[in-house]
Formats: sequence, structure tokens, C-alpha cells
Amino acid sequence: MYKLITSDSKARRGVLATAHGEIQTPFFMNVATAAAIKGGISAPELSDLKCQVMLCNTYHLHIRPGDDVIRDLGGLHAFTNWNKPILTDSGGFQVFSLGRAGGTESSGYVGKPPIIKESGVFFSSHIDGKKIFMGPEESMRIQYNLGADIVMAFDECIPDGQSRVYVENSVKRTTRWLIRCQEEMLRLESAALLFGINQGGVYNDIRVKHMQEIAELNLPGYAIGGLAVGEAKDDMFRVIEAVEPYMPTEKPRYLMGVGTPSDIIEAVFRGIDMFDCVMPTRNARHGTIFTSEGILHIKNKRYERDDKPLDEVCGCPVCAQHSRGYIRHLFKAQEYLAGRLSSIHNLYFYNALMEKIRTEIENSTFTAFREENSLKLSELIR
RNA sequence: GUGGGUAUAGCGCAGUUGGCUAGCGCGCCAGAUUGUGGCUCUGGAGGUCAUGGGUUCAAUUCCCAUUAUCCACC
Repeated sequence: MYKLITSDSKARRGVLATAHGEIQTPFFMNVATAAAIKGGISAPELSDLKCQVMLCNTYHLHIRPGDDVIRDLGGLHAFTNWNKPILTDSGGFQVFSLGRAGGTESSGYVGKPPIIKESGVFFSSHIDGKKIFMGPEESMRIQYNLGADIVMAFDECIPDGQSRVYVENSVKRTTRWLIRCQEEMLRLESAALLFGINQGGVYNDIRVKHMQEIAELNLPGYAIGGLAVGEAKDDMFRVIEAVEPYMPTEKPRYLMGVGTPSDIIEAVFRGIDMFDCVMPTRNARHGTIFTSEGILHIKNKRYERDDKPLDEVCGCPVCAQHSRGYIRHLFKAQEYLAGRLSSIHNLYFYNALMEKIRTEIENSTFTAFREENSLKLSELIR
């Protein structure tokens, strides 16, 4: 399923085969939580943005419109008209994200935090407060209905700052859940690739032990989860470096929810193959643009009369047709087009960055590329 | 020309029956955002309260004059 082509130090260049075609690794998945890229980009349009894989979310789609509805409409590929690979997240992250802070801030919706039991998790819907139960079996069945090519195990994404005891117990449960996920996939006779998720907070030894345990299950791929959730950046890379040697070399490795262009380069350098992040689209909607020279805040006055494209060396359709001055204006006038054009550019930038990384690995020049670009790409243009 | 009103941050406005560091919205600047509950959140800069004089312990506030501006009338 996964074929390693070549490597440059720890950085790996490979091909991952799925029911909807091959994926060149390393790659970045474009996040379409509710079966739509936020910012108004349709799935067919992603093909023009060098996107290889779309990521959708189990929890959101289960609540609305319902995974049975999507199944009846032919699954996510037909539903969104995206005929390339799709990965679905398990809903495990929502145990984390719905649990923190209570959600009182801007949404105005005060939900009950999820309750975690051995059987699974009781959520209350962020749409109408309705009580929802999801465990490993439910998550696998939902993802089966959605028709994803790659499905993620149902795990608990542990919040930063939890005690050793909490993390140890949580990780043990995540392992038990993973075994149930695997069994349910067999029962469903699903052809999708099930990925296990490593947890363990920032405790190296718990991480390593957990990784060793789940590696024995011989799954098609493995993810590192529970990072970039508030811990220090040094901790994140420390954990990756600790866990990576225990991740099977012949399986794809996925760092969940990461990250900035710099984070991605640094993680590829440490042996990671797959990424996803809301950053290119969320930041685009807020006026933060990723370019080959670093980050620019397009809303700043300095771009008012700037007739250059967002990124002068970018090949995206937005950079071919629109100026910084125009896009700044769209933000100031609160036009939806601002978020759309910025999202198109940022996604293209991320996908093109991955393409560049793949080429650099093939040419054994990735280390030099990293030296030159890692810092620069995540710094604000002055 | 006469009568009346107004003058407070780049713009639009509050406010003070005279008394702490003069506020708000927009704009501007900066930061944040990492398996999306966010067209979001946090912070910052910027005022001789039109000008000159007077009363008072104390004036952006009260009084007088001047200037600008708006409205009405001749």
C-alpha cells in the first residue's frame, strides 16, 4: 500500500495507494470539515490547486446532514464530486475541542463538555444540544458510510497539561479503542485504510510505549496526535523525535493538525509524510497570506496601492489575475471574495510547498532547502 | 447683515449640574490562530477638548471676544 521511493536523511519520498488513486508523499490534506473547504472553494476546484487529498470530519457530518444521508447520495466522493482520495477524521478531536473552555466565548453556545467512558464518548451537539454517543464502533461505521479511503482511529486527544496518571490511563483506553476500531473494520469488510493514532501528551516514555503497542497491530498507517494543542514547540519536536524511530518505516506517518509551513518542513525533516491543518484556510479568511518570502498581512495599509500579486513566484490562479491592492480592498469592504481568493492562494501555496519538498527529497537537496526556507516561510514580511 | 446652533483622536460622535489618567464606533498599527464550535480573538498608537482672554482652589465644562462652519431670515 505504501511504497518508499527514496529518502534524504530522515525525510521520506513515497507513494501511498488508495481506492481512489495514488498519493505522492509527503503531502498536505486540504481540510473540508463539513464536506466543504471553508472560504467557498468547491471540491472540483481543488484539483487546480495541486490538492491530492481532501479531509472531512466524522463528527460534523454525522450531525449534519447525517452519514446515512451521505451514504444514500453515494458517499463523500459523489456527494462532493471529488474523485480523489479522502481521509476522514474520527471525531476524537472533538472530545478535546468541545471539552475545552466550554465554548462560551464567541459562539454564545454553552454546551455540556463531553463525558468519556470506556464504551465511548457522550457529546452534546454544537448545533442543537442533542445528546450524541460515539465510540470506536460508531466512528468506524460512520466513516464507512461516508466512504473515506483513509479512516482514523477513534482516540482521545489529550489536552495539554494533564498529569502523567491521566495520560497513562487515557492512552491505555485509546489502545483498547484502537483494537475495537480494527475489529469493527473487519466486521464491516471495509477496504479503507485504518490509521492508528499515537498519544501520550508530552511524556516521551508514554509516547514510545504506546507507539510500540499500536505498531504491533500492523495497521496500514500511523499518526501522531495530540500535538500542537498548546504545548511548547520544542516539546512537539522532542516528542516527534522520540516516537519516530518506533513508527514502522514501511508505513505512512501522519502528524495530525500540523501546521505552519515551517512546522511541516521541520516534521518532514524528522520523518513525517502526511499533514493537515486549518491554518491555510482559517488564516486566509482573516487576511494572513502565506508566500515564498514569508507571511504577509494583506489588510495592512502598506498594500493599499500594491499592484503586485500576493506572491510574485506563485503559480496559483489568484496570483495570475489579482493584485494585493485589490485583495486588500476586498477584505476592507468585507467581500466574501476576499476569503475565497486568499484561501485559494494559501491552499495552493501549501500544496505547492509539498510538491517542492518532494522534489527536494528526490534530488537529495532537502536538507539545504530546509536550512534556507524553514524559518523564512513562517516569519512576517517586514 | 440679523438671529440661532455647532467646534472633543484621521473620520463620525458621546461626555463632564466645574473635580481621578477625557471615552465610544470606524479607521490605523501589532500580535494570536495548528486532527475548524471563530467573516474571530487580544493588545497598541493617536487629543493643548477651535483660538485668545476672564471667573474660580480647580475650566474641555461657566462668561466674553475672535475664527471656522451649518441653518433660518433679510
